Amino acid sequence: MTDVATEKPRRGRPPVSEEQRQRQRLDISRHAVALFAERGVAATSGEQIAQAAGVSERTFWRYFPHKESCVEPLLTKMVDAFRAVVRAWPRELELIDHLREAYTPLLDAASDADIEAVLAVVRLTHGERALRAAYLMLRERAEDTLAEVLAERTGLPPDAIEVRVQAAAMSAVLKVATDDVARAAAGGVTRDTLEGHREQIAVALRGLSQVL
Amino acid sequence: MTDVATEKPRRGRPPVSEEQRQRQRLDISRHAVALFAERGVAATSGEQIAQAAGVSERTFWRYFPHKESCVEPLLTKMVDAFRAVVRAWPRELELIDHLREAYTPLLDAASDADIEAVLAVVRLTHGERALRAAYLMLRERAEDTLAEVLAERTGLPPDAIEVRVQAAAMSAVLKVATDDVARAAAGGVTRDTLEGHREQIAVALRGLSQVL
DNA sequence: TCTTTATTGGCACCATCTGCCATTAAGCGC
DNA sequence: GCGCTTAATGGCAGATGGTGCCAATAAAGA
Repeated sequence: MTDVATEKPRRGRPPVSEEQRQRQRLDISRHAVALFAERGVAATSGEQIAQAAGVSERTFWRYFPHKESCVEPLLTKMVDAFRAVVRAWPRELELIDHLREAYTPLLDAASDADIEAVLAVVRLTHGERALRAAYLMLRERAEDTLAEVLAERTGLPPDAIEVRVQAAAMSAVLKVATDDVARAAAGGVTRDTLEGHREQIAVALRGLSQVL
Repeated sequence: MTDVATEKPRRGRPPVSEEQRQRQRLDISRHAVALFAERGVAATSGEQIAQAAGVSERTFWRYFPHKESCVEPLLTKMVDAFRAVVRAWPRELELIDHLREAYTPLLDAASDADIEAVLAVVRLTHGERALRAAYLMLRERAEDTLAEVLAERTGLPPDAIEVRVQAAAMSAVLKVATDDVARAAAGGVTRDTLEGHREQIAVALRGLSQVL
């Protein structure tokens, strides 16, 4: 039955691939962030972003429902790196040890310019209300992934309160550590800065267990 | 020298007291939330809120810089209750025990109608992007208070990473528990619902210590 | 009452975002 | 190449969000 639905005669212009679309979004994102950093979010109009990215304002608004969401494609690079490593967390390892082994915060699959841009955005989220909001919403979406992983690990349902709390706590750890590394990288990123990030997370995780 | 500054000749109409201003904000907040719940945030214009609250649109925008921030005065009632109880956390007690003794989630100083309204807002924050963002921002502000308390307790500076992580984690606990109680109270709040909230937090806190 | 200062309301204005429609681009069969 | 079909784009009008500016009013003290 689903076969029938899958069997599509496919006529006319095909829709662009999802990757293509993401690439386009990322491209616009880069231009937007550059402008945000240069003169602030409020002082950057959608029209200007569109012009910088070489599309019409109308299609710009089609790619991004709100101006602030321009930062998403870049910011997810950060969060996704963490998501991926958590997904690969082997059952027999402590989280700290796993992170030390496997977490390379952004180093994979991101150009140096993008790394700088991501950290710049994180810095911008302090002071720019709208960006902070977008940042927090994005983190919350990522929390669900963490919850899934934790649920599978503990055997509890993903909406169990213990699972969600742990996911939220881990997300908080990443948030604090990320804010720190972004601040530390204010004057240029070095490989050491990112290595330090991993260490920060370890420290933060240890701090977590002392809550009582 | 500060005396000179303090010594004010006081002429002309005096500014309204801060409490007065807060009361006004809260009043508008109630109207706004009623409209949000009834027909959604997007379908409620600033003009309508202003009209419902009996002020001009212009002064409405003076009280609330963004439409979403209308929910703040009500939502802070929830967060503030937690802040207050954490501030009063005696050194010799475990947090869980202190909460069991001293946390009465909203029951003090809030009318039944307001309690309903607060929980309604929390429910609205799922599904209403803008409200969720406002909610998360508000929580983050409250995190600073938690950090202060924890800093004093541990003797660490309030911006130490361990302190901020613990504050963020506690904030996460409250968030998850609050979302739960709001869902549970969907069909009317009872005293038991709120008592249950306290128990939820205890469970969540215990879940937190198992993060590894 | 007159003076002084704080709040309010009215109005003009730019920015954000949406709906609608014409235009263009990209595939496919011929 | 030419049509045919569908997807993406751009342009334009319009509602809403939100701000700056100024006049009007309200609340004090002299």
